[in-house]
Formats: sequence, C-alpha cells, structure tokens
Amino acid sequence: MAATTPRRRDATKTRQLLLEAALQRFTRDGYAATTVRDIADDAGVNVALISRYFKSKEGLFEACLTSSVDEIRRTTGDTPLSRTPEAIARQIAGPCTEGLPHHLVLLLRSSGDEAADRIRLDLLRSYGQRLAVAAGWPEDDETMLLRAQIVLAAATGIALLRTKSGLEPLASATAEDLVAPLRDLVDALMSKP
Amino acid sequence: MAATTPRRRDATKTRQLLLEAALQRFTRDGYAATTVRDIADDAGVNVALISRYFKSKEGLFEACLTSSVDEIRRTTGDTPLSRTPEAIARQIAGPCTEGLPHHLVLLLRSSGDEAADRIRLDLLRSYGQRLAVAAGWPEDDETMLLRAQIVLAAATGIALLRTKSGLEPLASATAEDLVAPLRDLVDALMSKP
DNA sequence: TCCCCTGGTAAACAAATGTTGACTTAAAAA
DNA sequence: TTTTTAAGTCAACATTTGTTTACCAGGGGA
Repeated sequence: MAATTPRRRDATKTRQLLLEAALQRFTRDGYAATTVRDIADDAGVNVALISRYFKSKEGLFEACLTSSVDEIRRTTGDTPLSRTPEAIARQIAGPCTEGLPHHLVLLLRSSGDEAADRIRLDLLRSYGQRLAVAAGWPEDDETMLLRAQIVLAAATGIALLRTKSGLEPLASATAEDLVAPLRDLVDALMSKP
Repeated sequence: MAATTPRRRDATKTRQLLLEAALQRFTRDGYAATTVRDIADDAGVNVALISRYFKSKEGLFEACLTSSVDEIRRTTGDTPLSRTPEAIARQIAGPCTEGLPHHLVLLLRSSGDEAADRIRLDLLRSYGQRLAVAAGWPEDDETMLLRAQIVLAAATGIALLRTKSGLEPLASATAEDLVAPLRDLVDALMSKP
C-alpha cells in the first residue's frame, strides 16, 4: 500500500485538525472569545494537545495566521490589475464550495501578541505594494499606496460585514454580484492617470 | 445657585464616566478582551458599580452601542451625496482634537448578545438605505443597496485597519488625505447612470 | 513474544473574570 | 442635630480558562 497508511494515531493529522478548527473559530469569533476547549472539541481531540503541538493558545493563533497568510499569498500571486476585482470577489465570497471562512477576516483578529501583529502587518504592506505595482505605479508613490490600501480595507471591510452582521443584500451576495461594484471601485481608486 | 450643584457623589456623572471608558475599551480591544475591572479602573470607579448601573457587562456594552449609534445618526443626518465623502473622511479620521475612537469600529464589535446584534443591524441597514436615497435611487433598488453597503463596508474597513494595524500611510492619513480617494470611491459606486 | 517509544487522556492547578450581598459614608431632608 | 436615602466600597463567590503533570495504550522493532 502507499505511504498514506490510515493510522489511527497520527500526530500530523491531529495537528492539522486542530489548525483547521482553530482557523474557523478564531476567524468567526475572534481570539479572546475563543477558548482552547472549544477548538479541541471541534477537532475531536484532547485539550492538552494544543499546548503540546503549538506550545500555547497564542502559538496556535500564530500558526493559523501564517497558514492564512500563505494561503492568501498563494492564491493572489501576481494578479494583473484587470483581474484584481475578480480575485477579490472570489476571496471575499469564498470558493463557493469551500466551508472555510475568509482568510481576510483573520487578518483583523488580534491576540495582542507582537509576533502575530508583525506577520499581519507584513502581509498587508506587501499586498498593498503589489496592488500599486500591478496598477503600474512606482511602489514608493505614497498617494497610490494609500489608495491601494483603501482597496484592501474595502475588501476586508466587506468580508467582515458579511460574516458579522447579516446585512442584506451584502451578506448573501455572490462573487458575481460583487465583481461589478468591485471593478468600479478598483478602477476609480487605482487607474486614475 | 443653579441646579448644577457640584456634588461629589453624582450617580449620573459616574455612569457617564463608565460609559466613556467602556466605549474606548470596547472599541479598541473588543468585547471579550475587555474586562469590567479594566473599565472601572479607567473610569476611576469601583467595579461593582457597573453591575449596579448597567445590570451587567453586556448591558454596558449595549448602552455603548446605542450611544454610538445615536452619535452616528446625529452627525450624519441627511448628508447629500456630494458631501458624503467628506462626512465619511471626518468620521474615519475623527474630529482631530477628539480622543474618542471611531464609532464605526464599535459596530463591528460583537458580544454575542442578540439585542446588540439587532441594534447594529438596524443602523447599518438604515445607513445603507439613506446612502442609496441620497444618491437619487429608489430605496428598494437591490443593486444600488448593495453598492451603498459596499461603501459602508469600505468606510468601516478603513477605520478598522487604521486602528488595528499600523499600516502606513493609511494609519496616519488625515481627513484631507482620505477625502479625494473616498470621493472617487463613492462616485464610482453610487453615481453610475 | 516482549519492550519501548510516542500519541493520547484525565485530572488538577492557579489565575482571572463577572456578579452578588453586606457594609460604610456622604449629603440631603426632617 | 438627627434621620434617612442613596452613592460608593469591600470581600467573597462560583465559573471559566490556559496550562501542566502524571498516567495509559497502541504498534513497530528486537
């Protein structure tokens, strides 16, 4: 049989289960409102394993954050400006079939930990720069950087408002519904020359 | 002497102190991360008075929310679309001299309480409708309602990103810096015909 | 078969948190 | 002055929460 023998005792697997459960909880409820027992129960795993595999609750949160950041980096790698609205819309509305929550929202969750804050800030900064560059501006143009960051803020704001409050029609808008307004938004902010 | 005798023991005053301290904490750190002892210390008041004046921590949060909603309703009462960008910019950047945090951010804080959720949702919905109407659209136009809510989401997203992460240049942008991009944003989303 | 290493469990811990009730004291009313 | 009412304080409470420690058990290698 292949190397993927279905072992009942699999540290890697349980680690993954914990990570996914934590990602869901932290994104939906925030850091402080989430308890380690909640996460462990969701994962169907003993609480003590969190401390073992991730050192602490904060360690688990940090792992979630880097995982989410990696995911964002992977799915949004060098998108041209023309495709940015769709990319954002898909990011916000989710891959439709996926039950996982929006990675953007996790970026707004805070544990008070400094390491986590730096991870978050690094992604936001580089994301903003990438957006400005994709729009054809020099990356040290402060005005355009501000505009790019506003696009970013708008995206996260939409994602947050969607999940937190059942504000209709925004809450249940599909990616198709969102792409047209987002195109207008991105165009107006970024391609102004 | 007038009715405003400066009493040392003033229930109304202490209530107010608690409300302001709570507003600050809840907005900055969120509901779960804020303890009643933090609030009481900030206000220079005994902890037990929170339960006395507001019934519970959740009661205090609800009071904060309605207070903030009232403030938003007062300062943004029937603004024409042409002035909306400035109004938003000022709301986001704060009245400059004021130490109070952004009321918009509190709208994204959640205590899990249902009553609070309804208050929040009501404001967001009416705010969105008002925006659509101010732009000259019928208030039952779903497409424009969605666009108005995206404007709202963008505003809250900016406010949140400003306070949570020190993302520059967004974090320390002034109201003047923000008004031009916001004008482009609002124009692109709302006045499309 | 026996041993041992590692994944998993359970109970307990100290610290923190929201809330309550009895007590004290300032200041207005008599 | 005395009385009374309300504002404020103090200490304790029952839970909850993150973390640790000691213990159990399955399964691969000898």
